Amino acid sequence: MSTPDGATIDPHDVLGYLLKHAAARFAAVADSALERHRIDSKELGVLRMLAGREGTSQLALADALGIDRTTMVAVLDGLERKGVVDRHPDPSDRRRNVAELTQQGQRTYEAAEADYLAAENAFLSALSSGDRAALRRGLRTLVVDPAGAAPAR
Amino acid sequence: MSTPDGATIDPHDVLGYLLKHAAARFAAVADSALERHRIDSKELGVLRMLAGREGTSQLALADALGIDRTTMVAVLDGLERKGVVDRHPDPSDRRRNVAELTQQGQRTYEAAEADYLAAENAFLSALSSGDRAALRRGLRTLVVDPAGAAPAR
DNA sequence: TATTGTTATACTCTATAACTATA
DNA sequence: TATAGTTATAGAGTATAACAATA
Repeated sequence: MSTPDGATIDPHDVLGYLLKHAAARFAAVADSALERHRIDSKELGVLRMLAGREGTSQLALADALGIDRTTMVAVLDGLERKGVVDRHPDPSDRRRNVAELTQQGQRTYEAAEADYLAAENAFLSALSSGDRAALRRGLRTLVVDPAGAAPAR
Repeated sequence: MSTPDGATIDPHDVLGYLLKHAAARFAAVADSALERHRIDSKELGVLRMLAGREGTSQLALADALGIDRTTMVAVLDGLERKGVVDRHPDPSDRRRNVAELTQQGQRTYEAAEADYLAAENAFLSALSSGDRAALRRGLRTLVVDPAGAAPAR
């Protein structure tokens, strides 16, 4: 027997394995759906933050997306090189660099977001609509209110 | 307006963000629960594969856990150093190295698995039992049968 | 002094390529 | 020739430390 009560645990049915592999698989699906827009999931996350906003400092972007500000520098470098994001100092606090979508960036965001949402739907298509809702609700709770959890960063 | 239909998408409510952060948060919780056994989640995965089995080749272990065989070498090196795993060549095919739990490894596995399962329960405690079941069922479906998905590796 | 962006550096994780031994 | 394990190496991704500009 392998556990104290004699039960054997299926290594593919533990929460950690399921979450990790579901996340990895969806990341692959999403990145492949975004390929034709020449951006990846992380870059879409930045465009999404910028869409419908006046302009956001690099630090605010980094904090909101849960990544380091030094990482954000490289992400924005890439997006600026692609012509979808524009950076300029905040006149009211010149330490801040404000990022915003260019016109092309707005178009890229809209098209990429549509493909991303389609990829979400396709990925979830094997689930009943009830399970789909419960999955999203459950994940939202786990991420927002992680019982007994240290924050992920 | 930020999307074609004018809706704004909450960056914290997209599937990719939710899956990635739920996985990261649980990994932190699980690793912290396993600390006192001096193993991490990946190592527990190996012990779990070995528990209740006759002996498993390194390649079979690697394939089953979805990691590379070169990575498995290092993982088993660590587990052997800790005295929880034993390696010896398979007499019927001396290319194969068979891994199995030591007596201490069996004890470590049982204790660590109990703490891991407790961490799972604590992590999910904010969810209703219906949502908990739906979450697990949904994840299982997504990982086993990823609609329109390229395998994660 | 503290904050923001930046750069250089280091670290973790994992995969690829090449080698040895066995089949 | 092909397979299993090993080693050395490289790459992606990310974080830490230090610095310049600004507050």
